[in-house]
Amino acid sequence: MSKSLELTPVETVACCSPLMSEPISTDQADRIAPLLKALADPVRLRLLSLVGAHADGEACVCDLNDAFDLSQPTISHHLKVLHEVGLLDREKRGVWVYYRVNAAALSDLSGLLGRGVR
Amino acid sequence: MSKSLELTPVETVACCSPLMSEPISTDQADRIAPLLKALADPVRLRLLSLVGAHADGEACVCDLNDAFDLSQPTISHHLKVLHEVGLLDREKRGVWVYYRVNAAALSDLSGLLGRGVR
DNA sequence: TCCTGACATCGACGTTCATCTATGTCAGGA
DNA sequence: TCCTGACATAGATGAACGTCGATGTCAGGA
Repeated sequence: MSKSLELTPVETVACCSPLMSEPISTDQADRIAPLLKALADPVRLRLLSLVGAHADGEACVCDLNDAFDLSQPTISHHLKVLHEVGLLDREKRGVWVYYRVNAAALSDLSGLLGRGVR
Repeated sequence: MSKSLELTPVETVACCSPLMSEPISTDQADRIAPLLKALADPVRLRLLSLVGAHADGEACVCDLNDAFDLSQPTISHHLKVLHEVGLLDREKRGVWVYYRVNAAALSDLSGLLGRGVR
């Protein structure tokens, strides 16, 4: 299929991935997998996207609940998962709780899969 | 915490993520999650890395089996998962089966999380 | 033609996960 | 001081997942 001499742009990007440059260790894999697992759920993907795209970069739980046909404890559970792996930061202000995307963590993940921007 | 006016390099990258630029749809989340789920396993992460970093960009199953303390059917199962979501291409030559990383798929994922290269 | 070796499929088993209802905690207002 | 509303925690349940041993398929060599 591929000419093995010329690379498409998409191949050029992917070839620079740390994941492709050399085999990762078992320890590395064990540390990375939980991050990806936290992301590997449609609800959590939308939660992260909702928080990240929200005005001021933060969102109140009350706003997030309304975006899903799921119970409040379920949303709370998913937010906790994202918070525990470090993808979401949590801050309580009065009665409300605000979540914010941890840009560094997300960027690290992206750099791992794609080009080594870091 | 953050000054909200100045961005660290890492925030600059992450802010351009398609995931952060606007809320993704339920359909998008449903399509992306299986890809991430396929990746969200230490064994499959190492498999992908082993194949991608292998000479000629492809690896025989027999090579991969030796890298793990797992049964041959288990490795075969994980390779199937990665193949089914399109992250690995499969080619049988004689008695041996060779796997190859689908650079486009991996790049798409990276672009989704990080900067919008694409 | 039969045997061996490479890889996939099958069926089973224990664990993890997503979701729910019920309940707890705690801040702010009446 | 009590009530309400926002959010978290606890416990239960069914589905999905990772792993295994046993078995199937099939190409190549003797």
